Amino acid sequence: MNSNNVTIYDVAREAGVSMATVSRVVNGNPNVKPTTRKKVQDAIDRLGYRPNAVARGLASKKTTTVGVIVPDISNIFFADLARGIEDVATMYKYNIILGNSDSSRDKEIHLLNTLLGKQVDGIIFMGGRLHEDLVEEFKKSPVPIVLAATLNQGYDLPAVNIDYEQAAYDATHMLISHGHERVGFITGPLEQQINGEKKFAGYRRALEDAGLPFHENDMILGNYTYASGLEAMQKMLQRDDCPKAIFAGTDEMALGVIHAIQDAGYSVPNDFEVVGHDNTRLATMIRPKLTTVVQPMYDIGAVAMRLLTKILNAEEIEEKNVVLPHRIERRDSLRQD
Amino acid sequence: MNSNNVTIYDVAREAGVSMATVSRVVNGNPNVKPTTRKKVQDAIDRLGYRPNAVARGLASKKTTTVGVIVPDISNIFFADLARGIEDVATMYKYNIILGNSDSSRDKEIHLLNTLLGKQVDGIIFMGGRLHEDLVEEFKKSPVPIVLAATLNQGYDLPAVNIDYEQAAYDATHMLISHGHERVGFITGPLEQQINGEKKFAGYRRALEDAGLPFHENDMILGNYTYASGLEAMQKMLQRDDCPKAIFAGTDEMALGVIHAIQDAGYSVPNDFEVVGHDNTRLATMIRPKLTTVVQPMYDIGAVAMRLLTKILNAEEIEEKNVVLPHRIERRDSLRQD
DNA sequence: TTTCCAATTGGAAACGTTTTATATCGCATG
DNA sequence: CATGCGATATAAAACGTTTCCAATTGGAAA
Repeated sequence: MNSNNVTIYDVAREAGVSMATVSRVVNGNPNVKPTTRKKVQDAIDRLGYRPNAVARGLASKKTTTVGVIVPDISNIFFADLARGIEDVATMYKYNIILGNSDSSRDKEIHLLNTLLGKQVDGIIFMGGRLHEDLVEEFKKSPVPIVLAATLNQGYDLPAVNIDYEQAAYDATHMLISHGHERVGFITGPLEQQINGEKKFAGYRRALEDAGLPFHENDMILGNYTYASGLEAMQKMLQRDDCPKAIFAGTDEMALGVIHAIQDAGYSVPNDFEVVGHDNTRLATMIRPKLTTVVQPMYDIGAVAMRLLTKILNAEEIEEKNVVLPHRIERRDSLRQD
Repeated sequence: MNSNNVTIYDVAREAGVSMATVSRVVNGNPNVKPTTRKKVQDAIDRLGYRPNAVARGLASKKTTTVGVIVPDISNIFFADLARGIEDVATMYKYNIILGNSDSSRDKEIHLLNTLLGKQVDGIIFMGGRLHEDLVEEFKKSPVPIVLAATLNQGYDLPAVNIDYEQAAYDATHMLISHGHERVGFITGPLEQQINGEKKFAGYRRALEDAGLPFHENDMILGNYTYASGLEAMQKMLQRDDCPKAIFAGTDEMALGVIHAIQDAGYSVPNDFEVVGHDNTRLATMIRPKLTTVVQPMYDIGAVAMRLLTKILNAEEIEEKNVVLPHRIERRDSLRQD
């Protein structure tokens, strides 16, 4: 743990040039004679000089660091997203400061301010819902903010998502097309626009298009976890008119649903058919393997980060509200056609 | 996106004091008269002043930021660990710069240098194996480095782990005590000390203690993934003398093992018994629920970060090589006694 | 009053870069 | 041989804090 304190000035002295020249060499500025460059480079190697990014940040007003606000990194869904973000960030020489918000408004705002204090060059935000106060803070931000897997709720914020309404429609429709007249819908809290407006709307539209009525109690809300999916399905199974087809809002909930069904002695897909949402790695880690809506988390993260770099470089941006394609991956939780 | 550029100097002028005084107020230094403090605080609020952490970092040589090097954040195991780290970091007012190494030596070294360039106050490292070159770099680090879920391989590095040898012993022993004379061992690459030395040693010791011979081909190595666990078990099932008890090096592999067994038409736990390792959330997301060694990932992360803060604060440290307790969580992949 | 000491406050020098404006060098051109 | 210009290099001023040290203030004690 020696203290590494060789500065640009030491290098300059060692190489017999000014610090400005060293700075140019370090930053790959072309206005340096090759012989000088070599001389400086040698001095750098000899001294083991490593530029101080903090000083650089102060002087240049750029930190090549972006903030990432995520509800919970231990959630496989956000972990995948984060990986996509980090990979692209690395590609563009940025680092990531990661913070968990637990979807709490206060933590989100606090985190945002901490990140801004640290002078990040931009921020990627994930969260179930955009609280009004948060949006106010966003508006005051001196750096760009991009939403990932988070709807912008009509605010003028760049965002990367899939078409959740259509995805839910497709999933429900697929179930209906298998002859089901009732389709259960087990998902997360309705306050979150993705559920409350998008998925719910898609679900209802599919029912309507098929001429089927919407039954209030065919829908059960949980909190995205395996346990809540299990519990919701157990509850539903107690009813005589229990739907034999279930669309679950996340894969994790879908696993819970399948196990509840199996625990009750029924078979998937023979007695019940199930479709999930997200296509996390869980989808293939269950028997029967889960048919699910493919939401490309990694890609959403990657595209969000790429979008942020474009904004930071003032590149031309064709569309600030990106909608990535989705599809349904057919596996064994659905009967063959 | 207004440019927020009110500095400590602006606040000083507004409050009619010197910047030194503002600095004291901002940092909670007690040597400020209450009336002055209030005057300054008002000015801060009025101007919406937010201290520039980069400038602060330059002047104080502390960034309240720690680096976290992880093989792959999208791996549920490391995601949990990271969450533990971040929670404790937040508690102590630190932020986390997170980087994925994919366990590549080059990426690890590159990441380390980037982090040191950014002047992090400390680093938490996770990785399957400590490459010699990396350790060289560690030694040169001007800031402390703590290993999490990573053995220090005899180097003098603070680390937080469980006793992997004993855990593997316990798991194997439990299987043997159920009457099995052969126990399959399906785990990750042996180059990683945790597998190659610790778990392997525990497995063998349990066999020896029971007077059972070690069969080379009862051990199959994969890469920690579900798919590799599945594949390994499929291979094992083709043998006439296939062990009827399996100890899997990770839960994810254990799920693969169980599914391979079930796919072949056998039952767990009636025909085969399986014990996993880690107790990730996956363990309860399978039928039968997985009996597994509890490795407290979150805690390891939390303790590692706490250890780092102790080192940073020069607090008394009783033991730099922390070994957290483990236990086996009995679930349904094992028959009742 | 004076005197002194503790409590406050202020001034200014770091901290290690980038960047701008300025100088110098080398050499082709007239 | 002087001129001019592009290519390089230098000097010094930011950047926004913290922090050391000196200065000032306000009372309590003398």
